[in-house]
Amino acid sequence: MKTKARAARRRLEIDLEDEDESMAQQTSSEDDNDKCFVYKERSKGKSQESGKSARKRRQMSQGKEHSIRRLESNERERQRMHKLNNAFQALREVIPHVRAEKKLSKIETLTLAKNYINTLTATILNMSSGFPAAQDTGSGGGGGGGSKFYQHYQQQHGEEDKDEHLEKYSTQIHSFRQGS
DNA sequence: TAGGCCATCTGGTCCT
DNA sequence: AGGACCAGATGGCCTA
Repeated sequence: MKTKARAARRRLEIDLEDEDESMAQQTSSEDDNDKCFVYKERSKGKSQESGKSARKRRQMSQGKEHSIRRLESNERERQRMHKLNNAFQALREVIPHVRAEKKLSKIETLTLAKNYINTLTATILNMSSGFPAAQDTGSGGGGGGGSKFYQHYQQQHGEEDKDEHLEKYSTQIHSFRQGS
């Protein structure tokens, strides 16, 4: 699918393989150097050359470790995004929409879900209060009319929001219908 | 062909 | 320390 991304991944893997090869060569020649170094060390102390090669070898192995860690975290990130996408898919399947033939985008999914929840909330409020108490104003408050749920909702959103949400949801559906 | 959407990579930051 | 999370960058695919 995403050929470029795969190519990049492959490149990183190839780099890693190349690094392995050169590391193998490097270390074998360095082994010789090290043998030489041990001899020199014994005879006259630490040489500058051995310091350089040790540093270089450390850098290379760090680079290799870094590449490996990168590949691993790329893989984890991919898995994480796949899970996220599965969750999006699950959400798409439970929210009603008029574009069954066309997959909702992520932003559409979230927006519709939000409006759908608001719509359901308003419906539940109407049902649970059972009478227009849910309709009357939040100012004054009609002593003990609505449910706790409704009171909580009112605290969170205010009364006017409810109808607005219903309107927003239907508007949203309408605009998506227009868009399709 | 431009623009929208998406997957992936990446480095930084947060959390456990 | 290592994994999870995040946001920016990049480039591919699709559609109007």
